[in-house]
Formats: sequence, structure tokens, C-alpha cells
Amino acid sequence: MSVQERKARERAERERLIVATARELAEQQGWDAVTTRRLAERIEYSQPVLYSHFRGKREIIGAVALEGATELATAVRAAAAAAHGPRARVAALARGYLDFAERNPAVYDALFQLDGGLPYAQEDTPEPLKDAFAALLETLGEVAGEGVAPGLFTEVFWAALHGLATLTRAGRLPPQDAERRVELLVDRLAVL
Amino acid sequence: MSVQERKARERAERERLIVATARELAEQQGWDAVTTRRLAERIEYSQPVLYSHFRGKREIIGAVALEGATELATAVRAAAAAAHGPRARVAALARGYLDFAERNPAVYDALFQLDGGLPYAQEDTPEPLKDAFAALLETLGEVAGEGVAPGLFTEVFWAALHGLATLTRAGRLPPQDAERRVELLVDRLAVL
DNA sequence: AAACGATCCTAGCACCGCTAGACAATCGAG
DNA sequence: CTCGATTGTCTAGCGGTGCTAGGATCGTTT
Repeated sequence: MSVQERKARERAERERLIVATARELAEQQGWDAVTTRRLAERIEYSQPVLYSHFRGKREIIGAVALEGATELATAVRAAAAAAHGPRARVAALARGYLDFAERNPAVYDALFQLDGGLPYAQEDTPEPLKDAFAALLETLGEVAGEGVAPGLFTEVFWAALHGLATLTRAGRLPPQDAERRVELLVDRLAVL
Repeated sequence: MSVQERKARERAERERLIVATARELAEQQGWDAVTTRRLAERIEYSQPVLYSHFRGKREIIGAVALEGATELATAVRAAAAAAHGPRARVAALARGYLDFAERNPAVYDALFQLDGGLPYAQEDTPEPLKDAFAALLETLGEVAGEGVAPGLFTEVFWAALHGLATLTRAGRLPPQDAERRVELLVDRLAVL
């Protein structure tokens, strides 16, 4: 049995290598540069090996997305926990979210811009994705205000953050007023 | 001279045909299906003809984006004009914007998701893009509130709409509560 | 040691964006 | 009207993409 266990371990290890390498390559040169050939070369295996782990490129993106979701949840919770009082917590959450998006653009794209073949907002949504939303909900639910469903409020706040993150990075919004936009968003949306 | 004029006219006509066909194909089957081969076949010319009008596929996307910007501006202005009172106007603008995004997903992508090679938020930004933002500003500037720059407020409101539009269409947000999300956004962000 | 299975790679498919160079049609000059 | 030049368009092809079939090779088991 030990031999099979070792093989399974090595296989799992290689799968992690693939995901980590894809992520690294995407952060360095963008997702367009993540081709199956380049990826295969970097992990020092041939292309078909990738397909023994993933159905295709889409699933690799999905794997990076799941990894990113866990980290996003952690980042958001850490940011919120470091602040005191509802107002400061929400502002910290917003900055933490945007900061994550800015520092991990490829991961953010895998999560919310590209097609990783993952189901969102459904029962069979993978746990990391649900948890990332839950991390937002924990802080934002407190400032939803009277008669507003916390989930709905979180969705709207999240959408606003997502819009700021993507439009800013794509050069659709000038980067300099980012902080003032966050302030405005927090002050207006959250009921304190 | 008349011969050259006719040729120029025919050239311009063919260029319109290319853009219209690209847009049509994108709306029907998505931008991934808009390949230079398919596009050339649909306009009944060979591939290289495309490159005598545009530098490449990116510029074709850009041309569709410019067309879309003009339409978006018109749609937003029409929606706002049909409503009376600040609250109703802002809500109508929001619905008009989201409606445009939903009905013209490929055009919306060309504008705000894909790279059309256009400069945004700069001095040399093409007029249609500036005007689309201006259309938002006209209505949203009135409800920015005391001490808040109309431009900044418009940016935030726009980002929120963009987030709702993209996340909803990508299946990241459940579609059923769309209207309630708009209501919440308008009630909280706008100062009436 | 030999045969078997799992594992991996070479080679290739159809498609992509883009372009060089041959060809044909049209134009202007003599 | 003819002939050369210019303009316009096409065929063919380049290097790249995601993905896969089929053969070789390796480690394992008997």
C-alpha cells in the first residue's frame, strides 16, 4: 500500500506545483501568457501531463481561483479584525478587499473575471467561495440597516468594490482618488 | 475626383460593415467567436482586407466600443429624461444602464471588459467615451450631496453599477434580486 | 527474470492573429 | 488606344494556441 500512497502523494504534490506555477506565471506576465506549453515547460513535464490533472486550462484557472478565495477571505477577516468600531471595520474591509485585488490581479481575475468553470451563488458552490462571501457578510451584515437583508446589502457593497477594483485596474478610473472613493462608498452605503 | 470620392465612400461603407458584422457576431456567439477568419467570411472578403481598415482585432473591438458608448449615452439620457424628480431620475438612470448592459452584453464587454486599445479617463479619451460619462454625470451630479465632487460621486455610482452588471451576468450574483439591489444602491448613495 | 500496467512523451490536429508576396484590376500618361 | 504604374485583393504561410491519439518507457508485480 505504501507505494500507492507515495504515488498519490507525488501526484498531489505535482498538482500543487501546476497550480502554483500557473498562478506565478499569471501574476508575472498575465493570464494570456499562461499557455499549456509554457506551463508544461516550467513544471518540467510535457503538456499532456496537465490534462491528467485538469480537464483543461479552464480548470487550472478554477484551481487558482479557489486558492485565491481562501486567501481573500483571510485577508478580509484580518483587515476587519484589526479595526475597532463599525465604521472603521467596514472601511478596513473595503481597503483590504481592494488591496488584495491590486496585489493579486491574476488571482482576482481568476476569481471574478475569467471563466474557471466554477458554480457561483448556488448550492454546489465550492466552500472557499462561499466562505469568501461569508467573510464579507460577517462585517457588512452589521451595517446593512433596518429592514435590509444582510445578504442583499453585502451583494451590493461587494459589487461596488468589484466595480472599483476592476475599473481602476483597467485604467477606466483614474487611480489617484481611490481612497476618497472608498470613503464615499463606506459613508453612504453603511448604516452606522 | 468623383471616382476617388466613390472609392472613399465604398471604403467607409465597408468599414461600417466590418464593425457591424463584428458586433453582430459577438452578440450572437460571444467575442471568442469573432475570429478574423469568420469575420472575413461574413463580410465576403479575405482576411487581409480587415487589416487595411484596422490594425488588428483589438481596434475592431475598439470601434464597436465607440459605437456602443454613443448608444449607452443616449440610452442613459433617455431613461433619465423620462423620469420626474431626482430620486426617480437616478433610479431610471441605474435601470437604463443595467438594461443596456444586459441587452448588449458584447458591446458592454467591448466598452468595459475587453481591451479595445482606447485611452480612458485621459485628455485624449475619444469623445463618445467622455460623453457617456457626461451622460451619467448630468443626472448623478445633482445628487452627489454637499461637499462631494460630482465627478467623484459619479465614478463611485458608476463603479457600483458596473459591478452589478458584470457580476450578475457572469453568474456571480443571483439574478432574481436585481431590482432590490438597484433600489438599495439608489436610496443609499444618492443624496436627495 | 519476465510480463504487465501505469505513466509519460512525441507528434499532430484544427484553429488562432497576422503578414508577405503574387496577382489582377484600374488608373494616368503618351 | 496602348502601355506602364498604382492600387487593391487574394492565396498561402508563419508561429502560436488548446487539446489528444498512440506509441515508448518505466516501475511494479508476479
